[in-house]
Amino acid sequence: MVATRRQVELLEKNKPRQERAKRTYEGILSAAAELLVEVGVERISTNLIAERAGITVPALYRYFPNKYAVLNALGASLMDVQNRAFQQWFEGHLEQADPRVVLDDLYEVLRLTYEVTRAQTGGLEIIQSLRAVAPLQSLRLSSHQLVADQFCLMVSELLQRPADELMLMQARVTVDAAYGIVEMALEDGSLPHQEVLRHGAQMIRAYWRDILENTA
Amino acid sequence: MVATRRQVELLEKNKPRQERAKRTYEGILSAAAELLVEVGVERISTNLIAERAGITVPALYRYFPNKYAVLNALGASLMDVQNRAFQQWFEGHLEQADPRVVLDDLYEVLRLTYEVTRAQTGGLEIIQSLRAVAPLQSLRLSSHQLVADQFCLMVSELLQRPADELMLMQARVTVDAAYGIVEMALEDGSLPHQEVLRHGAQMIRAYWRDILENTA
DNA sequence: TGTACATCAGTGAACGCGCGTTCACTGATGTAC
DNA sequence: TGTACATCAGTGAACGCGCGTTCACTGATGTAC
Repeated sequence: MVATRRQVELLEKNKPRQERAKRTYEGILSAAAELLVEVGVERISTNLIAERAGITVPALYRYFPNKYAVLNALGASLMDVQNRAFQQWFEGHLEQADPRVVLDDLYEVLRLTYEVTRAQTGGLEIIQSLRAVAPLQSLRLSSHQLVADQFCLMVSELLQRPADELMLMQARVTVDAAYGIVEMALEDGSLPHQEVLRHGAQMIRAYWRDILENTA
Repeated sequence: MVATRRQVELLEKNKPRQERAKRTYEGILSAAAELLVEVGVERISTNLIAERAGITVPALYRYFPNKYAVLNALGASLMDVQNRAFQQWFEGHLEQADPRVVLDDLYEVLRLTYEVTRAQTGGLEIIQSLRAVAPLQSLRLSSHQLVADQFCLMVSELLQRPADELMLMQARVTVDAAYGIVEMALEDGSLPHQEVLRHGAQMIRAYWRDILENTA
């Protein structure tokens, strides 16, 4: 009678092949995103999602084995959007030679990440679900690690220094702090989000100036 | 047929008066904490909690109107523990005159907060639930705001400068960043938590040095 | 170009189960006299 | 110190409901000839 955190299948079943099926599939995802906002992770269900998407439950089961798989797809999509936002900023600075110029543009990554997350229906709620639902946690963590690795690469080239363990850790802490700041700006509606992002950027900038000075 | 985020009652009903009742009440809270770890917020239920606590469901309903109230009590207790940890560190620096000494001790607050959260059964899971479950969010946000206000007061005295809006914002961003770092250290078991906390402290320190320099 | 057919997509109905919630109740505890 | 009684604490049984999941099925789509 011991309740244990059971293994859940997150893989999708049939991929939609026909046009109609693709619409259904997308419909499921947007219905789920809406419901995440309206009822929350604790009360979302396959029944509710199917009803909102205007299909019957077995139709949903054609594509997803359970609600965790739906949330997983939603989360993967958001992580992808966020990664792409970073990628975009990142590539805009590939030619850049001066670290200080890059540091001065940190606010821009935060703003970009904030915007793309806000633009996605249920963006914040998806992130919070990835945090709170155990089977989904690795999705967010490995995404952060990925971005951190890219950031580390960028720093390594900028500073002309090898990407050692220390630098990897600094990059990871930076990335997590950055996403944390964005989340904060989205979570607390009573705070001026621009200011939050500005100060967040300032904090990260100060951190890296500190690193630059002490290793120059 | 529109599903809406309904208002939920979070207030506890009867307070336990007799000794036996207090044990039952505490039993409910620790059962809930255990289950939060084992099955997660999305699957925790009053039935499950009562079974684990070794009581019948109506006994639980004597004290809590629903599972949200249980989570709320659990969250309030953890926020309290975290606030007290900060308070303790804070009071240890009241006599301190030099801001730089305080800044050099930032790692200590992070470590302390990390430790008290880790010590609480389901500490991390409780925080994540506070984030993900809408009716509970204000608990965490107002707790952070409270700590930020205290921190701002501390800074204001240290710097002999009035606690204006800017300083309040800086304090709030600092507090959220700090809790974010602690959460990160707890979430990703693959990272060396001490290092994460060290770098987090370094980031916050750099941020405040930057502030001190630019307003001196 | 038309149509027969294979495959893909979605339905209706059914199931057992755990959920939240309430009731009238029995039993335990504490205290007034 | 004993006991009667008020109040507090917890039970057993019951309810309707939404959940996840599966089945044999009908209908839609695309394509080979």
